[in-house]
Amino acid sequence: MDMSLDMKSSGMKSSGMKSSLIKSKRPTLQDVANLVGVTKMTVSRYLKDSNQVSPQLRIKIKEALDDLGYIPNRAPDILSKSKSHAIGVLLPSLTNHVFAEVIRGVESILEPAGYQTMLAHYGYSQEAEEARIATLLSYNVDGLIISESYHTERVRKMLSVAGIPVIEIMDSTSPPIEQAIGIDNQAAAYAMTECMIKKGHSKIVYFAARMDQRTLLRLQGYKAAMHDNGLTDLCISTDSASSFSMGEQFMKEALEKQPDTDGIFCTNDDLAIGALFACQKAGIKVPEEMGIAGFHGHDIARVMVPLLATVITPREEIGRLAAEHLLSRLKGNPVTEKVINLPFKIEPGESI
Amino acid sequence: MDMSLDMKSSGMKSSGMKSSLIKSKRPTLQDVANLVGVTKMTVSRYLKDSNQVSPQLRIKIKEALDDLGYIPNRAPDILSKSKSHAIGVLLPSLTNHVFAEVIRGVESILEPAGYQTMLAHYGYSQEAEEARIATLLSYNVDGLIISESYHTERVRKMLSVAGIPVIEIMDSTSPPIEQAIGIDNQAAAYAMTECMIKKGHSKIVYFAARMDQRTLLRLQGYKAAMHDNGLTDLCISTDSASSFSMGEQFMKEALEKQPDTDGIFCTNDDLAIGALFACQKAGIKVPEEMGIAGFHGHDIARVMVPLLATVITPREEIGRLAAEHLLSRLKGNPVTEKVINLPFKIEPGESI
DNA sequence: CCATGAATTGTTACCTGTAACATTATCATA
DNA sequence: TATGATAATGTTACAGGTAACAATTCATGG
Repeated sequence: MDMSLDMKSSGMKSSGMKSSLIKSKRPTLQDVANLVGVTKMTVSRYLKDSNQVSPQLRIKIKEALDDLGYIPNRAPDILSKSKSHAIGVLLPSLTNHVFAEVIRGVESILEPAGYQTMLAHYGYSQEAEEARIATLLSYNVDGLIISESYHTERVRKMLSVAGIPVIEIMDSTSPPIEQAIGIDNQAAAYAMTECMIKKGHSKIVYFAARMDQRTLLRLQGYKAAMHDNGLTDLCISTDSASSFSMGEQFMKEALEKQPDTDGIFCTNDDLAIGALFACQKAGIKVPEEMGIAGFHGHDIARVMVPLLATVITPREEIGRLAAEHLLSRLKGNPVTEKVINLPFKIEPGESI
Repeated sequence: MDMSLDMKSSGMKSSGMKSSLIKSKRPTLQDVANLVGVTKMTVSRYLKDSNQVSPQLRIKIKEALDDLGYIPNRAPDILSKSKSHAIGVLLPSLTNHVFAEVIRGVESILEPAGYQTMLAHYGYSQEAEEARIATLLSYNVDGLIISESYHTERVRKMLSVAGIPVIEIMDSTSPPIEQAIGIDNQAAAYAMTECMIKKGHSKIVYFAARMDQRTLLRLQGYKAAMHDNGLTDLCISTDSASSFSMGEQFMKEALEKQPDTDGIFCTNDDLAIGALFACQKAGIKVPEEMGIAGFHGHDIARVMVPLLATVITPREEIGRLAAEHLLSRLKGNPVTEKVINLPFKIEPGESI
């Protein structure tokens, strides 16, 4: 039996040196095959469908695999088929718990389907978004889930050239590259503002942080509702990230700028909760003297005293749906709905 | 000029068909080279260090790259060098915001260093952990950050065979595979329990969810402190995940089982916040009639009324340090400290 | 006892970028 | 002009698993 060709890999492992001292390379199929005395093709067949291999060999191959601790290697497959079984997920931020829930939704679908998630974030910078997308594509991801709706020309070109399915998530109002899944942020903010007005609030201030596209859309919705009801809008904002303490700070600012403020609508629950606690500390009664509403439906909003008014958004479902539609497209199905507009829910709670 | 060999890839793209109709393969270096009229090696040199290529070619190559929208491909490199520039991060859960902060810390180091994060989670199941680790290794990750301290024999074998640096995070008390970074959960729980006792609470109940290893360690610390002070311990727990509403529910349960309960120590802030709001709803004064403490130092704990007593843990720093030490090891540096024990901080707040 | 076909195993080529080595072009100096 | 050095470009081989095709084995029926 001529094994000269087969001995290329695996070095001279059998020469009796203590393996713990050798920086031994991770075993390949060839190493397993050498141990059994067959070609790597036979071992490959065993791994894909053991029925293709004779019963005697099955036992020996299994032993060899366990013995060497063989770990499958996707690299050759990725190279030859350009299929990685990995999905790139690109989000603006990991700080925001909203995106953590999106990831959870995505993973709940991808993981059972045997797909690996490659996570990246770009801190709301378009330059960084370009770089992250290039990186994800360099790993030959089979599909991409991205957020935001504005993309540079270079990003669009890369996505087009890559030829993989892309799904944009979070907002449903901009024309998608291929397919978008999200909510109508502007309509949601309009609805909540109207709800606050109906409850009797009129000097409502908008709290915004991280002026990304979705926040701007919500701001527009708020302004439209105020205007349609003959009220004056006022926005307090920052470019940095939102936080509970930012909400506290904004509350003070609002009362300075407009002492008769009787309502606060926040671009997310973090700010709203901070504002609410600031009122409690200052002895301002919520909702009698100050109505406070948030956005997204943070878990805590459903247990706190008073219950926070908020717009309940289907973050996790957005993630799930994005993953499901991506998998469907990977199976070759065409895009059925270019835009999937999910419903939001106005939860008045006890704070407005 | 004989180009017969060079025309293998790229098909017959130049034959005037509308490229938008062709399911065109993503361009390779060969395609770029064909367009310029050089070999792919020259283009490869340009990409790595454009000085290695003549000035005239530089211009033409740049044009061709832009024109075709070439995207680098890591697959060949991963195959031939077994280096992916990707780091696997394996966490028990993505639901828990504590882990979201760990991820943030990890990414804050890995991303600027040019490493890609491959995220996976295993829902506290050892079987799933095995599968996830095998998957991450199949992508040839250059290093791994994992949590938990107990691992199956198969996991240990895989990690050993893979020969890549591995860092375990979250707890610092178990002997690590190679290196561990975390806090002493047991000592932290002991300290907080003692603090509650000193504040005058004695019938303290422990709320636990998701009985993972860290929760069990904290429970031990609580029990030890109670015992050392001659007090009786009582634990209310569930195997499912913690949540704010779970904390509310536990509060009712505690008062049924032990009506004179005057303190609650929770394995995390979610439960504590839920318990606190339950007290507010029931008219139980905190901390006068009921002391409540949490664990981790959720952002909200620092703004709520009353301020929540909690153990402030350096989640993000754990992530950062893990990534930094991993990068250091990838540069060839040896493990300097097998265990890095980070300090926690007892924050009494206003709720005990 | 050989032909037939199914079952089993082997062989070759391929995917793409780059290290290592080889070749050709360019230029200054003897 | 020849020569050697340097710059620029080309050629070959390789990483590891698998598709596609080839070869071998073996049992069964004619």
